[in-house]
Amino acid sequence: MTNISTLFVALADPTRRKLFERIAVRSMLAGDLAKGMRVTRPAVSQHLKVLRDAGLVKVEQEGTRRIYSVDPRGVEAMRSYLNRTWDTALQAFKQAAERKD
Amino acid sequence: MTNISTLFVALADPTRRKLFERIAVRSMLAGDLAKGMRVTRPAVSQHLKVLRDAGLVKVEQEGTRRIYSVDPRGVEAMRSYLNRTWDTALQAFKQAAERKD
DNA sequence: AGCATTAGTAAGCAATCACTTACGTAAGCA
DNA sequence: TGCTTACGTAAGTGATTGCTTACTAATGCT
Repeated sequence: MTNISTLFVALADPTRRKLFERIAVRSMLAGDLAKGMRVTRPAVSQHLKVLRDAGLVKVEQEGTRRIYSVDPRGVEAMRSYLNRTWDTALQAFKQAAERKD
Repeated sequence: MTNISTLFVALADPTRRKLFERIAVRSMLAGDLAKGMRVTRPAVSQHLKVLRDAGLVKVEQEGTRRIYSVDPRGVEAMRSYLNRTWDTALQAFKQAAERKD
């Protein structure tokens, strides 16, 4: 899925955003991701599921390890939504400013 | 405020996103905004407060009416955060792809 | 085979959220 | 001055969320 709501919900949580930012720098194992966090490993696992379902990250299994990396599909979906909305938003803002002259 | 968490949280709710999208098209009165929604007027009022606190919209009072319009500060804050993150994300994605060759 | 490692799932719980109805407040208007 | 319009705030409630501990599943290692 690349539903807009799920994307925003996924990134609304600070822990999840932190996880995504770290994965964005480079691919990481689930366990290593958990180590840098204040919450327990299961909590991280649940957060990663939300990010996966949103289409922001993807997993690749390698033995017992799971390598998390950025999924460009979700990133692209969000970018396109925002570009559209930002565009009309800033356009409306300009028109409102002009109306004041 | 233009805190990143508040920005994402504000847009994570579908009702709030709808409100923001409508305001993005053109400035609107609080009452008119409520008319297009399925929830009650007080609910809309509460949502508008969240959008205001996030810095995504701003109000201008005119008698008893309140005109809501886009606040470019919040929009800009979110855009800059995303540009940074998307950049590193897609960069990491490219590097991962190259590593596979 | 048996134990350790890696990671997801289940169950339960306190905190937060989005919603409703009821109320408060300030400006228009007769 | 009293009634109406426009809107925010308060209080209460069911649903959802993020967290924890306990458990399960699958692979690695000796």
